[in-house]
Amino acid sequence: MPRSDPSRPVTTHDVARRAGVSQATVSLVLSGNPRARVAAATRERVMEVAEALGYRPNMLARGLVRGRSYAIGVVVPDLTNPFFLDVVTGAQRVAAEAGYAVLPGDTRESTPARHLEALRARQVDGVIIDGVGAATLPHDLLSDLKVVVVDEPSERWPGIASDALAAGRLAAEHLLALGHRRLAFIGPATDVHGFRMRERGFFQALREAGVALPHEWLRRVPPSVSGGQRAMKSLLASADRPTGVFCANDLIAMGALKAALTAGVTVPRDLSIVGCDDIEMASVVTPELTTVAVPARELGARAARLLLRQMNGEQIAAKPARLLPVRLVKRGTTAEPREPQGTGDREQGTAVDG
Amino acid sequence: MPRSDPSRPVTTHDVARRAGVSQATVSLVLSGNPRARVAAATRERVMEVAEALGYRPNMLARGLVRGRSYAIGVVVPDLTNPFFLDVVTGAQRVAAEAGYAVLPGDTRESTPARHLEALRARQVDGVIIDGVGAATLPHDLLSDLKVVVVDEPSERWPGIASDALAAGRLAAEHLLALGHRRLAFIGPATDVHGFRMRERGFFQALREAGVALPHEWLRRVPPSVSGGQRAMKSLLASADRPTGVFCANDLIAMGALKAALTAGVTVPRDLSIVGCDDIEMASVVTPELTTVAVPARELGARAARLLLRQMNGEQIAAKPARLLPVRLVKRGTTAEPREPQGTGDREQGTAVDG
DNA sequence: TTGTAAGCGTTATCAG
DNA sequence: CTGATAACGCTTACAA
Repeated sequence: MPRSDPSRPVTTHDVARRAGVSQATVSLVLSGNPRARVAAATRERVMEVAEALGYRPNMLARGLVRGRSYAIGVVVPDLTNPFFLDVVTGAQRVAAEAGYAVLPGDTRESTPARHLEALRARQVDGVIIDGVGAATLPHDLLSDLKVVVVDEPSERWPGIASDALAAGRLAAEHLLALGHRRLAFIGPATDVHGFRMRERGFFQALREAGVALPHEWLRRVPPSVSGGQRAMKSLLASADRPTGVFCANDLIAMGALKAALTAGVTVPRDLSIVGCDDIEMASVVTPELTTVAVPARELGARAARLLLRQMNGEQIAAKPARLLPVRLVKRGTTAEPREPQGTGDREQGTAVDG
Repeated sequence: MPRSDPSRPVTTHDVARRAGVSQATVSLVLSGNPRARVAAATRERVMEVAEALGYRPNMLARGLVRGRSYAIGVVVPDLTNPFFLDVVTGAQRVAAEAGYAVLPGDTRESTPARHLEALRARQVDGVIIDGVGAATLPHDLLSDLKVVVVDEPSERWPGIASDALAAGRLAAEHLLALGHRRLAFIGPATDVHGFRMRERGFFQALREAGVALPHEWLRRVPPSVSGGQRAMKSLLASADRPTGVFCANDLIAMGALKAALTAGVTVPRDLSIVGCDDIEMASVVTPELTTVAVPARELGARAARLLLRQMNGEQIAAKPARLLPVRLVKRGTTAEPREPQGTGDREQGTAVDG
């Protein structure tokens, strides 16, 4: 016989009554308050009764009085992109350990602003923002809210970032080292800092090597598989083709790979492709995607830790401590370029030489 | 000059004071209570002031008094599997429209029980359970909680399901129609109903066609890419190989495809592969995966609607109304089997005949 | 029509 | 060490 009304959740009052102490005492022992000095015997009894009754604290009530919801939001552009999902997952793990819930949300069929709005209504204690251009958000949406930005330097909020510039450089250097000079770039037209830096790093390394990239080989598409497909298709439509291409993320790269194979272009023999992120699928496609690995989960985990520390009152500098390193993962979509030549006829054509 | 303490959120009291009415009146007009009869002028003024002050209701407080948190949980085995992510996304869309937040969580590095525990602590109003064998969960974890199960018939809770039996049958019939008789199955050893039914449907159709499947060709692996890879690798290690294989989900199928291509087996010429789910990646790999499309987002959306209705006090029968239809999507990994013949040289050895 | 007042389940500050 | 008691911000009878 747990309690009177079997359908009502057990409260501290129920426990108090049953244990013969005041409700406040129950709260004292059950709320894990460090400076709560309760007699061992009392504490024991309260805990026993709580256990027996199946008491579970009501987070809503606790949150109301403590002025915190113990929930954080994570805003990303697209949860469908495994990279962002990993960021969320990484954050979720450390948040969960600290007793925080994570409310993830993407802005595919909404806007960052609307999302933030909803998160605020839920009194989230903080938000992690990744890939949606935090700087462009209405300022008041983020006031009186702890925020951490991922992959975006900010004067206003602390953040954590990967070395996106290096990512672009690594891709360029790899392609260059293989002997490629006819290079293309496929990436989104965006103000998202991470993407911009990947692009900048790529072009920087190209410039330093004295390699120019013609305008027609800079393709702007959404950072998705279909974007990559479209870009590659049009790139291949011209007689004058690049021998290597860097894609701003793996989704684009996989789309590009798909389009190339569909067009009968042999990868990497006729075309080398480098992606960025190193999502799991990168090593599932055939040939496996050469890419630049970015520690997504680690980004998410660190962002969460930063947020947690901030919510615990710690003041954290707006400048990110250091950039998380990225590394080139050489796989099957890159190789030395062949001598310039026409493309085969149908399908894979008849390769003349290696 | 919004209010006295610029760092404290605006409350109904602030609005009331500023509008010269009582706090209760503010609540009346702002809480969207239908049977709240407030003078038009008063309502107008309150709304203006609320707007001007930037008032946002505190969901915690509202939830506390209304006895609801306006949040639901979704428990799936693996958010990394795009299928489950779609279920979550589908649920999220309809939940958001109704003002509900969703707390997604997977059981990769946790257990369903632990997750439910955390969700209850947050006073979620209900949960959607998919792919984790709801029937095997400790009963008391789901008491006094509204629940909807996905892809799992239950005496206890209402649910929504796809026609998993048909999915398996469709796969078998397709392979059979192409002329395959030497068939294999790769799927998880699980008590998750959806998986079991896919398997059962497959074997049912096989039996009806008088086709037997030798024990060695029934491979049990985790429902992941690496599981599929492993299974296919060992399947190919034997001289006696199947000509067609049905994989319990697309992740397995993609792993199987990968392993086959890696082993130098040409798909679909030497081996046909059918997956299940039709995740986006299924049409990105080369060759594109033939699969059975399952309406993941629709499942999630309907589950959420069912849950919402339940939370609004509606009594909903435990038996699912009807199964959502699945359909075969013929793509590039299936074709007629070749006449039995040897395999390529290296690796798998030289098979003499089938 | 509007104001008063009683909670919702906690936490936290005080006296005892 | 423990028990009243006052919030937390809001909803909702009920009274004016």
